Amino acid sequence: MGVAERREREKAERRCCILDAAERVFLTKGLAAATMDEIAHEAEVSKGTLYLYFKGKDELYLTIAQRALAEIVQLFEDAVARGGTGLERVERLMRAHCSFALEHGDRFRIATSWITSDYSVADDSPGFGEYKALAGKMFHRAIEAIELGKSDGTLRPDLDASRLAMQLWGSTLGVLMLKLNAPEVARRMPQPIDVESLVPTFVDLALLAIKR
Amino acid sequence: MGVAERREREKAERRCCILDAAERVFLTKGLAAATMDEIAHEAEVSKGTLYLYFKGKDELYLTIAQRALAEIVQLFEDAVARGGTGLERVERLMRAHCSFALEHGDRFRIATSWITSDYSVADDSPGFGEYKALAGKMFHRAIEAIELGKSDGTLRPDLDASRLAMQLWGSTLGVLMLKLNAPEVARRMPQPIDVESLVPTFVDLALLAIKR
Amino acid sequence: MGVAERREREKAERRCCILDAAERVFLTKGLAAATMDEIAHEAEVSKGTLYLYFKGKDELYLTIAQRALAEIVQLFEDAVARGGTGLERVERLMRAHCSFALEHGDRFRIATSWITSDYSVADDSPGFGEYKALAGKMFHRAIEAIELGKSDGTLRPDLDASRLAMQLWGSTLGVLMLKLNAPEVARRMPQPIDVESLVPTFVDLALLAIKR
Amino acid sequence: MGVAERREREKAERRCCILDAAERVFLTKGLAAATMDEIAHEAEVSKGTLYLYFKGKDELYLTIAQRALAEIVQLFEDAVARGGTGLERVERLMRAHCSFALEHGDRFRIATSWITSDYSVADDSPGFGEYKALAGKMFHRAIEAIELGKSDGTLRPDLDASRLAMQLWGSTLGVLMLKLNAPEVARRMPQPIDVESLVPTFVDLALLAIKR
DNA sequence: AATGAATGAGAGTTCATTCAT
DNA sequence: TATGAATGAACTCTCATTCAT
Repeated sequence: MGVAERREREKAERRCCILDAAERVFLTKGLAAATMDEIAHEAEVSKGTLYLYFKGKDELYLTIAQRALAEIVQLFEDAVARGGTGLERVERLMRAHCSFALEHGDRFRIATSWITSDYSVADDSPGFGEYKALAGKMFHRAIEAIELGKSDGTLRPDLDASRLAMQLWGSTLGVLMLKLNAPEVARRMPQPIDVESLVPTFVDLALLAIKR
Repeated sequence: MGVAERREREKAERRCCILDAAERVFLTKGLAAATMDEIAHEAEVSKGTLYLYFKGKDELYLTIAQRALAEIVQLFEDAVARGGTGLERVERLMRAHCSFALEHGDRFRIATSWITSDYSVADDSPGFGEYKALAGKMFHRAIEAIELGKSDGTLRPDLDASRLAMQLWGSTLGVLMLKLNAPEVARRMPQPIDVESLVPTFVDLALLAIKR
Repeated sequence: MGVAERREREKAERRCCILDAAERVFLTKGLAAATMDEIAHEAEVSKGTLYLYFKGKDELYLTIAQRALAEIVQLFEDAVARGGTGLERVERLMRAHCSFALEHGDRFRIATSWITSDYSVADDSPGFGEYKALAGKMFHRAIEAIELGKSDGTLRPDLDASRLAMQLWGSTLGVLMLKLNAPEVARRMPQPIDVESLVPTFVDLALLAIKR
Repeated sequence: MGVAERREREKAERRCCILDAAERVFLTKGLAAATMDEIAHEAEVSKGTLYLYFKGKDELYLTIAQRALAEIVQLFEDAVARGGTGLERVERLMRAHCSFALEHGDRFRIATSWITSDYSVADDSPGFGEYKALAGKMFHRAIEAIELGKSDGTLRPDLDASRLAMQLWGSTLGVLMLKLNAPEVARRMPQPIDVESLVPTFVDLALLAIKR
């Protein structure tokens, strides 16, 4: 213990600082417009140091997206851990998803950008293992909640739990994206839409579709 | 009229050819990797001519995205025009949406890219007016279908038609994106998911939520 | 004729200007230290233009080396074309080689650098074909001169013409390099050497070895 | 003596290890592509340590070239020390030169790279003194052999010994380089050349030129 | 003496855009 | 109107060297 340990800790901290800085830049400028120069400047390190910690811009971006998603996943974990009927748990999951997205729009965007873009993380990328485990756990909790709902009579018994989890996730994602891009959506629509109620009532609707 | 008209027509045709070429390149290479050089070559015009018809790469891309979306919008128009009960019309709309997306994944991606990215079309951009009219018409048809369903007793009477149209659109979009990115999604999930049934049963589910 | 032709000619001229500039830079700074920035500046064009005419630094270098060698080859051609006995022709060839090297040391260095370095030209590189043809012609002239000498009795009849041409070329090259690097050589030697007579008496010696 | 001496010895050993490692890297990757990182890794020391023993990459390279040349010089020394007539000694020297080059092509290349490139060793560089002494001794042996040949009647009496030594060395060098780059040479030649006999018969030829 | 994290200047290359013809 | 040669700023990434520990 001592020197080696401290070194290790400092390295981890530095890595984290760089990620924070990069996240700020990506959030502000967008993926394409963000430059390594600017990230280095924001992180208050030299450009070379960036490449000491990350293979390149892509790895930097991917790591951030992953970290953000892991954060969301963790929120889900917490949300579902509080017990209740199956229906209650599913609702809590969805509401948690939505409130995170509405509160941290930019971070949510980064976290879900992989769904739209063609970027691809390497399977052996550091952290991808943990991320997968986390995602798996979350997914498992959702399935458990649905299964619970099927047996405690709060959800329809004919639902395929794993597929439903996917569908709830995807559809919520879509509605959230619309909401996050409300101005652009509105510009394309001839009549104004009440964007405020869009997300909450969507959750109501979804629950209606699955509850017994 | 004669010369001037012909000129006008030729110009419109040329513009269209360029868009077609650009679309092919964007589809093949992706937004970032596509170069003006390649687009010019594919369109069989000089690079300078590109700038005679479009302000720049962005406008080119945006116009394509718009055109693709207008195409989809048109499909919806057709789908809904065939009569039936409100519920039947809504279903037809959703199925049309899905089958287009599943058949023309790439074009669908381009058409919906504006929802995710930060690109923004100028209000006075040529074609944006027509696009808006089309989108409005389609949206109107969806609302009409829902209203019809409410009065013919096939849909729940307490639904807000305009909001629901939005929610159905968004949620379908989300599920479709998941489906189009199935490989990446699967890589992040601990257990395999039946992606084939994902979309069709989602539509079933949605209809269930709204039908009386 | 007219515009297109002029364009073509201007392009060729520009290409040549860039090569000249690059040659100056390579000569001054050396292969590794020469930068594209400096070459562009020397050629009074933008860096981008460099890449319009050459694929990259390597192609630039290779083209120069090739052009310089072609120049030497042409000298050989001239030298041998003036007739005389076989021995006389061989001597003229060798003396031409040497005087070019002694007069244009830097250019000679570039032209022969490929013999030492690991750079390699692509077979289909533009100009490589002509270069090969030229080299072949020169080599052929040397062989002819030797064969002539064998039959006119001025050279030993037991010599393998093609091999001898190679050996004469290589050995002359080596002595010339020593001469061109005389200062470095002298630094390594304990006693001073008369570098002036090195090359001419080498040719005498070589002729002695092959003449009847 | 004791501690200080051991320290000194260890330092010399470490220096040597670094050189060995660097040589391996230079041989494998080439001068330009070799990085200090890789050399440090190969030598199993830190990058900082490299700079403790050598001023920089150039000094490292130069030292290696020097050491390799010293090795060759030593071989010559041995070769010439075995007695015989002047002619025999000269022949033995040349054959030794050639067989080393043909057996250790890469090392020979490094050793002779100073002749082509612009790199220059500092006069006060450690080891340069010994190297010079060695080179001088070798050169002296060659001169002695030639002088011996002149007096024992095996060589022509009109030769300038010191100049001839230089010429033999240079010309052999040139032929060897051609042979070591045979593939590149062949690519430039219109007809195939028998590279195998190139070097041995060159020595025969050279001896013919100088023997009585 | 030894380390190795940090540096930062600078490399080669790309490409959206302009403009003289 | 159409061209395409020219531009040059901006990009990502490398690596010899330094220096606090």
